[in-house]
Amino acid sequence: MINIAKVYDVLAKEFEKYSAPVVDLVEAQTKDPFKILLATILSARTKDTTTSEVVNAMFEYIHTPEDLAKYTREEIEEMIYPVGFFRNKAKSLHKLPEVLKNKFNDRVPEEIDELLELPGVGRKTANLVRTIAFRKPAICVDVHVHRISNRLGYVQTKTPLETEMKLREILPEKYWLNYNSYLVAFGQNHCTPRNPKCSTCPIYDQCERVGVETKWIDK
DNA sequence: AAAACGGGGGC
DNA sequence: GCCCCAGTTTT
Repeated sequence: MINIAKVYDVLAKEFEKYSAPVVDLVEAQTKDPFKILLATILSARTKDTTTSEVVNAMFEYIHTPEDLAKYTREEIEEMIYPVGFFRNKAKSLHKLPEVLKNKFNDRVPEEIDELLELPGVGRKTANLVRTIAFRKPAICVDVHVHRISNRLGYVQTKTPLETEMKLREILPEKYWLNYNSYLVAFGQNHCTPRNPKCSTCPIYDQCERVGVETKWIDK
């Protein structure tokens, strides 16, 4: 049986050796929920260093939804070009001020269901904004959390949403705030998609699936 | 359920 | 050159 508390403690201790990319990125630059929202949307499937450069440049000119609304979709594309999926993200960002204004009175909402109404925001981003901007407990399941939770044997799930719901059941809420960061850092440094570094794994003795074929998870 | 979207950085 | 990146939207 997995001891989640123990795993958490070990990873927490290891954590100083790692970094929590997006959290560090936005917290170093702003506490403004709107800017955090922008940075978080742009960070999807994108290296944090790339996101950081783009976001820094944007924050020179854009501080509010009104500022963002002044730009055309093409101008936004040009602005965010180095991040991946820039056309999709520009489309979302271009529409964002309108939705914030019409539905949320120009404020970034705090509830998951509300955040999900924003363009470019899916479950992972909604949860991430909630934790970073509002310090509310949330579980955001990205590829790392999904993969590792299955590899360790916490869950046996097909979709990230299933993983999120299962973790919501079995993971005590007091761990939610930092758990994602720890698991992501762990996923980048040890429990990698291919060829995980099991020989130097800090929670080797807590893993039920060492050496088990994981292609069914990793895809 | 699957496809489309993507440039940048690491090795 | 190949692999991966704290996914979302559209078919």
